[in-house]
Amino acid sequence: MASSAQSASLDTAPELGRRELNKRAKQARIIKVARELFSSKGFAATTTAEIANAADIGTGTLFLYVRSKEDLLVQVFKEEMMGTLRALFTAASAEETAAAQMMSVFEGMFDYHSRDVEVSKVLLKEIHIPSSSERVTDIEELIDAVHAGLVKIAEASNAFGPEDAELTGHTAFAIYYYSLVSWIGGARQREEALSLLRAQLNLLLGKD
Amino acid sequence: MASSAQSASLDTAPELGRRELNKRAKQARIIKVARELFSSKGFAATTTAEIANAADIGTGTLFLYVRSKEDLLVQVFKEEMMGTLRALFTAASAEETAAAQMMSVFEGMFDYHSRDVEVSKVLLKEIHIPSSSERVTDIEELIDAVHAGLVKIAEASNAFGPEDAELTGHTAFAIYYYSLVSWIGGARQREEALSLLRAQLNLLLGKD
DNA sequence: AGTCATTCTTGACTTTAGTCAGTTTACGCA
DNA sequence: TGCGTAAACTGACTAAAGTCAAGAATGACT
Repeated sequence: MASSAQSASLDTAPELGRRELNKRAKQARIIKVARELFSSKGFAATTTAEIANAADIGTGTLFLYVRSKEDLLVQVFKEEMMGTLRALFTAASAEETAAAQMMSVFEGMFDYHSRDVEVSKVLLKEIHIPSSSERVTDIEELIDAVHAGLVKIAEASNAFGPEDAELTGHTAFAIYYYSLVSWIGGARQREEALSLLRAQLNLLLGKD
Repeated sequence: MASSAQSASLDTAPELGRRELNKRAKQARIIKVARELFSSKGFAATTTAEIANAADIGTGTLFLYVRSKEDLLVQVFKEEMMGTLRALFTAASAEETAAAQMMSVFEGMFDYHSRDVEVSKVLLKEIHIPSSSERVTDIEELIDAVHAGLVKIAEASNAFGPEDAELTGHTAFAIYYYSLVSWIGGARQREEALSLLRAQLNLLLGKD
């Protein structure tokens, strides 16, 4: 919070001493190393001690940067998910109907989660009901990204007033969310979940 | 599975030796004791050792009856939730519109979960994405109970064909589920979540 | 350069869920 | 009643997440 001019940098000049520099480097190393380990060995099989070791920090230090192992998982995959989401919404605008646009995003996210179902299980549990209230902000960002995109699609379809577009976006999100969870949770096969999702979406949006 | 006449009981005569009897008694004790401890001390603060101790069994024995602590939680609350659900659906039939019927069930479930939010957090995480595939059946039963009830309400409202009633029931469930989670997960206040749920439901069912 | 306060780091430690090799108990049968 | 077998039980043990009191690094001020 404190700030006094010291060495005016270019444009991003939030004054960085050795301390801050080290912290950032550590944070980055943790995320990098954790992603690698989670991907190669799986979430459960990776111990926090291993991560700390690979990141060249003490086992206790890890928990200064991370509330819990699950929290770390969210930090690791949040950026990637946001990026995927943005790309999918951009690509989706090529589709004709609102339903098709939404479905193309949803299918894209299903593909994303196919990459590593074990990780997504934990990730969804944590996104759902965060253990550490600290991560709530990150998670809201993610959810808002999806939600805002859906509302925009609903609005653009001109089938709804602005009020109803908002609600329809919400509903589409809820449908998607439950489909995703029922697949990842093992209650339904991937294709089953997707075709149910498609049917519900068509019902919701009218199958113009 | 095996069965040879031994001591023909009244009507429920699935042949029960000392072994089976003991097992059942233990199972019952575990559930009873666990519910008491979870309710009085909270889920996290109750150790499995305490539960085993209070149930008069060894710490290892507990895990012959239960896959994990979370699994135990589901076993403990499943019956209670099923009962609540049945009662709520019965009571709901007094309401006029389909939307009102559904809302009265949903509000009832919100009330149920208000009782102990910490427990519901863990419970929902587990219901969502079960850690032990063993519990999947129990969980399906729960979800089916809600789902079937909703479909029946949708059908009775005569606003849909049987196909659409099914889908509408699904959608109503998804909306409910996401509302519940966003409240329990801390993203929304209870009343906020409920009024959003109400609005979405009215949009879905038409606000006759 | 020296001193001090603050912030960051550390790994030994605690706590707890869950496992497993060895033991006890119930049961069918002679 | 005694015996062999299978099922059920047990608690000492393991593994791993997360804590914390003690110590090191950093920077501010003189």
